[in-house]
Amino acid sequence: MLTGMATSSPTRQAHANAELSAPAYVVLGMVQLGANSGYEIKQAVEQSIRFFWTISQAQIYPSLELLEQRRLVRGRDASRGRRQRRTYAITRAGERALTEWLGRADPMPFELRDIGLVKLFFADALAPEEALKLLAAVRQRSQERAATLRQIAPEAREAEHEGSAFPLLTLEMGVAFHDAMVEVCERFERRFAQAQ
Amino acid sequence: MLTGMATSSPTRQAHANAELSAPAYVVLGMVQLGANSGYEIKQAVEQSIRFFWTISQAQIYPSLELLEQRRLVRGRDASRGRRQRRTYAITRAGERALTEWLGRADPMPFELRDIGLVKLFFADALAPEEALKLLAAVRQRSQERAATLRQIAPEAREAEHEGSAFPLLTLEMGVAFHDAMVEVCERFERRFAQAQ
DNA sequence: TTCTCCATGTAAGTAGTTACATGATTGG
DNA sequence: CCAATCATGTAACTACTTACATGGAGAA
Repeated sequence: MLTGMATSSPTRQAHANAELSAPAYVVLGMVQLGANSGYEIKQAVEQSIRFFWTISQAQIYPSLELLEQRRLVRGRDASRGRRQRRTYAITRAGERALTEWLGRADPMPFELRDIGLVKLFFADALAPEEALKLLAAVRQRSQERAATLRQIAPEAREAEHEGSAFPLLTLEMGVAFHDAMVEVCERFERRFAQAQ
Repeated sequence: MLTGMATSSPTRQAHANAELSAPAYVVLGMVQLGANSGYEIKQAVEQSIRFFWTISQAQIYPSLELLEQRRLVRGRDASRGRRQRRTYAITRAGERALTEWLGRADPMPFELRDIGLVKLFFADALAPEEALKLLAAVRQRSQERAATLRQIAPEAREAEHEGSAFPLLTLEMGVAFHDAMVEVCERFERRFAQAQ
């Protein structure tokens, strides 16, 4: 399971050839998909992968700088008048680095951090009505999330016809597992109602 | 105690009545469920909620100290000979604080951070065989996770008969959504195989 | 004019981890 | 006696966020 990793103790980003961090690859990936500026990258993340990955603006700009230093993206000034702006395009080396990372079989931890489920776990401490309320709240949250995702689906389906099949996959993944959570909630809500 | 100065913004935990952090409530919850020592709390987390919440040992001991200061748990020395040990029990005030938190209708962000899905999102950049490998890896990961969870299920079902129904719910939640992810992966793997 | 969007930069702070240090007890 | 487990404490670090600062451009 856990990889032995390399010989040394490589502090991340310690030197020029150190492994890029996951957020840096995310930025690289977004540039590859056509996001030009830091601002656009932030928007692209919010519109597409925010469901399973977030990144703050404060991370994006330093990442772009690093990627440019390594020549994985090429940056150019695109200021209009006095309004500062810098656009980026992926390089050959950048494409190689991205696909190498995508193909690499390293551990992919599934990191979920959900207060909702934590609360449910402890919910035996609650009075039945209160527990039912909590259950309903968790169900609603997933219903809303699934509904939001379904709204974006047409866009993703269009993209599929233009050769981008995987964004639709990740979107359907989100829909599927929120639907699954809703089902489990409903099952328990029924059980619970009967028990009363 | 701590300065802060009444004027400024309330940094978390700045004074005695500041809101507890989520990890502190998790520790409190585990004490309520019968985990006695810091060590046992860590184990309980690993055995029960690690799929949607983790906590490091280094966080637990300071949390216990804080909870004791606030009289939400009562600590007593339980050293055996020279081996230091401190056990904790929840107080009335602690139980109230816990149920108040559980019942509170505050936002419950669903925080997922998954490199696997990120890689899939970008997978159109890969050659078809490579993309299929990635898809299979993500599928396997969920299959393994679901299998592990099913192994723990009998335990949770026993607990259910003893009045703890909710741990089973959260466990079934985990099974359900990993099963859902597996299904989506399989659907796309078939589609993909046909397209070749 | 004023609001919203475009666009970047950065200081300060929060939340959390890893890794190390210490040492007792139990079971084979 | 040796390995595994029990048990706590903490310094150093990483990763990341929030909040603030700055200002142009376009639209109403």
